[in-house]
Amino acid sequence: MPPFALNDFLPYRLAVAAARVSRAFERRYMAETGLSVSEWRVMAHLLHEGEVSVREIEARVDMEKSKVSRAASRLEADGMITKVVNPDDRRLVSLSLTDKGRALMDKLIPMANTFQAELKALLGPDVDQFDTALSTIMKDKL
Amino acid sequence: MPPFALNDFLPYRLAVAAARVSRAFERRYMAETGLSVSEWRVMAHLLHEGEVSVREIEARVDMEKSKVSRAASRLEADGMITKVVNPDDRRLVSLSLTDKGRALMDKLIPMANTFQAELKALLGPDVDQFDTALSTIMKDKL
DNA sequence: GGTTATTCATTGCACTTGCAACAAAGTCAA
DNA sequence: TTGACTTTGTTGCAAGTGCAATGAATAACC
Repeated sequence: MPPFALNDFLPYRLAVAAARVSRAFERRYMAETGLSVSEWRVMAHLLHEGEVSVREIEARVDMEKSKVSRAASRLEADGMITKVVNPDDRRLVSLSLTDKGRALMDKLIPMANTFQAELKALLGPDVDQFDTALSTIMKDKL
Repeated sequence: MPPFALNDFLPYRLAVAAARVSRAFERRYMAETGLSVSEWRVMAHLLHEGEVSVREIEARVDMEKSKVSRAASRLEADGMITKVVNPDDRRLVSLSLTDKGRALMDKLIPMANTFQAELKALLGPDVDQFDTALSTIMKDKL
């Protein structure tokens, strides 16, 4: 048994790398908009999908439903989204961006694209297999 | 401007993948030992480095000092480590594994190695460039 | 149709976290 | 030595989190 080195432990390395990237993105862009990562995910999904329920987001954005629910409440309080009970199934809540929310995303999306471009540039030619590996992990049950 | 898809956003993908792996490891192995990820990191570093201060761990294990401090307190309460004031510089606290802590790690390390081996197998040939990419991110300031 | 199950979103609770503030200990220079 | 500054670890506080429990709405079954 070799002496265990945390620094070479793949799950640790992955966690640290993810935290760094996430934090860098948060610091550079979202902080000035007042959004947290959870809120950013909800907003980004709404921008892409239009009107969507909490459970829809839970399933597609890798967040607990309580987390989605609370992020949505904060966003609603800030006027970024609206929450409306779905008349066809009154258990569901339809979330959608307000004009203010859309305006915020209009600013944020270019920043996100810039950030991603920088990250890809940093990784260089490894980026493709890196991305493939992420897909593999995301698809797998583990 | 292309329509922004969160699912293709590299920071998001990285965060989701990391959370999946981390959670899988936690569920499968650490839960039964009662360790959290923070505590696992402290223990693993102590196993590798021997007697070490809080600030040492903070610098080497990517954790805030308050997080390290609290993890250490929990571990001490559980009898896994000891905390002793360093007589040469009484601001420093020397952390080290107890016999009980070492015994726990003797069980946990093989599990960690198994888990890592499974993860590497899952990734297949992409694993090398994946790991390289993680190194690049960890080294970069971002 | 009426009862039982299931689904959806929210909330209470205990816990963790990050940050700033803090006290104690050490360093340094005059 | 004294006094200002720095370093180290802990803690108070506000905020976020996961999980279980809840209430409301719908579906499923006899």
